[in-house]
Amino acid sequence: MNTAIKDLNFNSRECGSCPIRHRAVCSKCEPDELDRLEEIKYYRTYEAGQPVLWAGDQMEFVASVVSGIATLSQTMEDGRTQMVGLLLPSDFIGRPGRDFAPFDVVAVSDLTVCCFRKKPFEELMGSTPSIGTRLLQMTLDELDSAREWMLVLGRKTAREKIASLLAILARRDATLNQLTPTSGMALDLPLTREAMADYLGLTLETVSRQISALKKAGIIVLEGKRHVIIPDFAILMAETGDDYDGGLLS
Amino acid sequence: MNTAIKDLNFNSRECGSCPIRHRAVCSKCEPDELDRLEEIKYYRTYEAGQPVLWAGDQMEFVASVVSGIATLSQTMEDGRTQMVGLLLPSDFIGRPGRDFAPFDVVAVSDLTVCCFRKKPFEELMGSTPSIGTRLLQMTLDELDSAREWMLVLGRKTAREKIASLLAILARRDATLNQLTPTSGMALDLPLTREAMADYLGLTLETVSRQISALKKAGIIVLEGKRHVIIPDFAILMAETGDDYDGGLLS
DNA sequence: GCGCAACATTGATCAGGATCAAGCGGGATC
DNA sequence: GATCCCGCTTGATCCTGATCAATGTTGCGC
Repeated sequence: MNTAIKDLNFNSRECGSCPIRHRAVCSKCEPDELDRLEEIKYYRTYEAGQPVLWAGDQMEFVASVVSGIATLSQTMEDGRTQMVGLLLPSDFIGRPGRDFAPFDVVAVSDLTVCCFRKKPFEELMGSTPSIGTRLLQMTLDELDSAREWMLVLGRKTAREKIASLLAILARRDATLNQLTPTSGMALDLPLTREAMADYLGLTLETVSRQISALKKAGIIVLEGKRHVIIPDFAILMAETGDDYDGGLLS
Repeated sequence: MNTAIKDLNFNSRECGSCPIRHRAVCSKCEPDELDRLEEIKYYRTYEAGQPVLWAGDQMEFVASVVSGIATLSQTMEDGRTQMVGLLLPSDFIGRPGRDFAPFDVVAVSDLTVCCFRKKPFEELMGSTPSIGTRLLQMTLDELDSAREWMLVLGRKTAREKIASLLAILARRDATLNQLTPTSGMALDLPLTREAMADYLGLTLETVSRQISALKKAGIIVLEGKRHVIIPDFAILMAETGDDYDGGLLS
């Protein structure tokens, strides 16, 4: 497994100038704690489409996504697959205290991760409360979004699912730039129709049809297959079935 | 909100004899840490059907389920609801560092919880790493099960969903008694057909039909509406669509 | 420029589960 | 004991999204 990985000797990259410094698992570390993390860290890159981990693999390391996007997913014997997480810059991969990966992790774009060998990381976590505290926060946030996603999967119609996904991607795009989503904003879909289907518990045909339907209804404007413009964010939100508060709450 | 709650003065109950002592958020505490927890804890009970928290409520406390069962769920404006968690004894309610409840919590059976006012609990957590560590573990476990549930919601058929729910309940029943699920085991469904439907993203009619179908196929035996006997656990597992390893992995 | 492959769209048909509706069974209340 | 109600079952029909299939589009290697 893990074929064709480039192990880059990027230890020269300093945490101080790291783009995810303020959001990642290390965001609460003091300078001296950061020094110790810096000693055990190393970078890895994966090309789009490459697997990072297979479910059941031994996990040698934990990591933070630095740039690019990865997916977390589960596959049944007969091939049905369900995406269970979308890993964006600053998200954490792996789990202290567990040896085997519970889900598949695949790079969907070119991906750079900041790795820590698991053992030293666990030891450092024992002596550095700020890491554990931050990881707890991040895990609780992910649990909340997983639960919100359960409503999407269990109760929403295909159209609402697509609208929900677009809204989430728009929100994330906006928060990365520290904005709230605005009408007229544009975003590039990071996922293929098939990956969207896996995320939403749909088939790729249904995804395609519903995107076409939203386009026809003027709720979104497509430029090419992947570039989406949202003329009116409130109208998109209305299609998600959620109550919309004007973007005041996250 | 929170009508008709009985605040019991159960502080005399000692942590040492607590039935969830070895699994709850306090399970890693040393005796002196336990003493400090004991000072700030109090018990509350709810009758079956009573709400514990509404989404959006201010959370004054965090708590551990001591006995009984509660559900965590989300409701859309038009009434569609999705259960996003089943809270069993030793499970944790609430979130340090957050003021408002993100989901509804409802007691489905008579329920007793061990509460800690949020502020003192957060302070104690700051000075007692064993609490934070345990909470991180528990949260990571819940995230894993939420993700497994996403596969059930997104990709499984109605029959597989029912079989999955029965298998999970059987497993939990067994682990409470520190056993592995065996053929011939019996369990009492803690949920109504409607609550099962909310958990599975189905209607109650479909739940009823699929339970009847599993009964007709001899995969389960019903005594009354709620008492289920599983003649052959492996056959039930085959109906879930998951690969079954003989119960060797959790 | 051509051919190929990956990704995407669209159409026709099918089926699983939702919806609408009626009735059952058992426990609580009077 | 009669009545009511709640949880549940079962039936008939409908509709959303899956499936099967063909075609369109884009980008890449040669």
